[in-house]
Amino acid sequence: MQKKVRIIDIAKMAGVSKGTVDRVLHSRGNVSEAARIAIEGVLEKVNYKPNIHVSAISLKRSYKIIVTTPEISLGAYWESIHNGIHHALEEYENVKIELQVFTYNQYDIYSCRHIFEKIAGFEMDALIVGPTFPEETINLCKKMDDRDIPYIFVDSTIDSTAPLAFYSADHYVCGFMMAKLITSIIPENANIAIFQAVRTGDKSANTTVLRKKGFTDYLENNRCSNLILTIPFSVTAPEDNEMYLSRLFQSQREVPAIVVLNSRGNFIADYLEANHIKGVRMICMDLTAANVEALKKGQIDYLIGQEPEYQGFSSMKTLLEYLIFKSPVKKQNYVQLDIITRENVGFYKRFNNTVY
Amino acid sequence: MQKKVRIIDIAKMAGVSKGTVDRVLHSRGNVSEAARIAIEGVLEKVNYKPNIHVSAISLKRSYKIIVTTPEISLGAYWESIHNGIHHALEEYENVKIELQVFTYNQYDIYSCRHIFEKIAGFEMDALIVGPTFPEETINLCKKMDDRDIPYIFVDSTIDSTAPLAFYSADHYVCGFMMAKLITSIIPENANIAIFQAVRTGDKSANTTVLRKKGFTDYLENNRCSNLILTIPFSVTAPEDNEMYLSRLFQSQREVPAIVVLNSRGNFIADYLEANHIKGVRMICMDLTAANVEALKKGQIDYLIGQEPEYQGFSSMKTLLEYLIFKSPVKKQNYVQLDIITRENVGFYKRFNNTVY
DNA sequence: TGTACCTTTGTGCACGAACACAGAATTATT
DNA sequence: AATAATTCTGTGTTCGTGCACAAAGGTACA
Repeated sequence: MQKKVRIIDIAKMAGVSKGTVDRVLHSRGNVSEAARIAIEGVLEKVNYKPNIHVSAISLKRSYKIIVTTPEISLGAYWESIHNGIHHALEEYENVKIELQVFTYNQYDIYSCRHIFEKIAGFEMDALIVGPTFPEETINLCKKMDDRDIPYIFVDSTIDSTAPLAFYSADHYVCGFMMAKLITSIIPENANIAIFQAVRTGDKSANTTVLRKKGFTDYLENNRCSNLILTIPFSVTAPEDNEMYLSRLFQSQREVPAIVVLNSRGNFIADYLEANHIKGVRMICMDLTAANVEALKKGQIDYLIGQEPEYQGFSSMKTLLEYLIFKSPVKKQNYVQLDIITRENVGFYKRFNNTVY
Repeated sequence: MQKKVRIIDIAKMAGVSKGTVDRVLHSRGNVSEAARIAIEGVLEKVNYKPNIHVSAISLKRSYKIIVTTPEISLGAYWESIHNGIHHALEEYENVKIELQVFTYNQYDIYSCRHIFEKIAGFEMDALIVGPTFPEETINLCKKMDDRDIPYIFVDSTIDSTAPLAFYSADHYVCGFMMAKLITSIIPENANIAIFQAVRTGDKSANTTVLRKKGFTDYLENNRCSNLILTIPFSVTAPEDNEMYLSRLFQSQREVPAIVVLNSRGNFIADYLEANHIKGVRMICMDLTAANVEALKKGQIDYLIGQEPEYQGFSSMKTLLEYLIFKSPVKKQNYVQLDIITRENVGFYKRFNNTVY
């Protein structure tokens, strides 16, 4: 273990005072060409790593960070993301961080547009975005780019933007894997119903599109000739959903398997239970409280987890280390796709009851 | 956010100096009854949390920690555990920690006995143990208990010991889940071969025993009448293994599925490839480099991961926080049992290429 | 030459816990 | 009662960084 290089050591080597080194390290300006070159020369020779503990103590300035995501429902996906974000803040409790959270209705493009336009004008040091609508997100990001404000995506990433980083599942692979898992537990060529959300003012969520593509590609690649029945799912008019489901089950077709490309599997589980429909295999996204319950009861066979706590935690941690220590940032971060059954579900609760 | 309570604040409230508060907080003695009671009274009212950054800076003493586990092979399970341990040390690079690592041959009880007896006499502040042989581990732990040295288990836990904590998979559930997964992808009542390590001087690893129990319990609970063929696996005489496998495949029985209760699935994959045996479904433990390769080639269908990096990381982190900050410790820590397929394996490499 | 202004540089303090050390208070011993 | 020994307590230093502030050096202009 080589002995640590301190700012004062660099100063001595470069023949200046620690104040000047500090100004170069933090690009604070007011440094002569000669001094800057001397210091940069030394910095290239030695491997200076600031003592993060001392930095954290000495830091006087505060940071304002804005977080915008779809609305947070209790025990659901976005709550986990926010839990992760707050968890990261706990690690930096001695740094003054002002957090502002704005949520929008992920099924209503006007809500998103309204919130994003509001945010765009605010003062901030950085932004975390849970994107849903590509166009609106691109607009917001353009404004951030102009103002040189770094932003990080969680849950998914959007093309034609320049985020500092993103934390997201590979949604295509996700759909692909769902197809493999569901077909492995149903008879060959059995019908499969796909449950998919519809939204106002836009076609479909970018995540859902990718998952569906992955799903159908798997079936094609493996020459599966299962008949795919698509059921819409409406958030704005929830009363319609029962109708969609009854139509499905009243048709003459057998429905041995249901694939839920979003996290609303518990809704279907409830319908099946209320209508005494048995023997339907089901796979669904995300370990929401309701889904976990349905999984434990055996109504859902597989849940796919995408580490929402980790996504939130890492995006905030990455951001803070970038802002405070100018740490290098890994841009593309695909998270784990956890396959969850009633057997291993109990071990997936890291952030709920303990500290990472 | 309530303002932080500092040692000096507590001192003022109790009417003493910060030095005395420090002595109480660290149980350093030399404090009068009256002062101690006054300070403890204040401590109960206020929620004092030391600033870990300042603690880390101010800490002058060093800690000696011993780690003992089975031998480390490249790209294998125990290497990941040690990676996690070192990763935790990086977070505490400013704390002086002297680490000593002792490995033993996990298939040879005499090797373990020898190492454990050696370790028992050494000076140390804490111990991390990857246990294999129950008797030997109990003996070591007894000596640690007598000397008031805290120890933490990784990989598995041993009855009749009093560890500070353990990080382990629930190996029973692990075997149970393996049974469910393998039976879901093979025909009903198909034969299943189980591949199990044998060791000198002892019956079987405690982890393997638990996994096997979970496995057979699943089959019983679900009234599966699959015929189970047990194949031994010898580490001390590896030349025998080919023979065991050829006997299996030369018998008149069909072998549609192989379950590997340890992490040596790649060995079987190689055998099958060399002998042009196809169509065998296989499930195996752990994401060793060789197993991941076999998984990607399609020779293994499922791998079960047990977060070895996290186990090592957490055990060391827990230990350090206990030693340095006297943080409370959660004793029982069952890690995730990750279900890995060729689709999601690429996302399970957190510690390999990035920092948590 | 004197004043105003800007650029550049060095010095010094704050952050809060850990611990060393000196000195005060109390108890024990002669 | 005087001294020695012990117990107890307060003060002061240390850690390395961030940043405020003051001062020095230089340039421009009346």
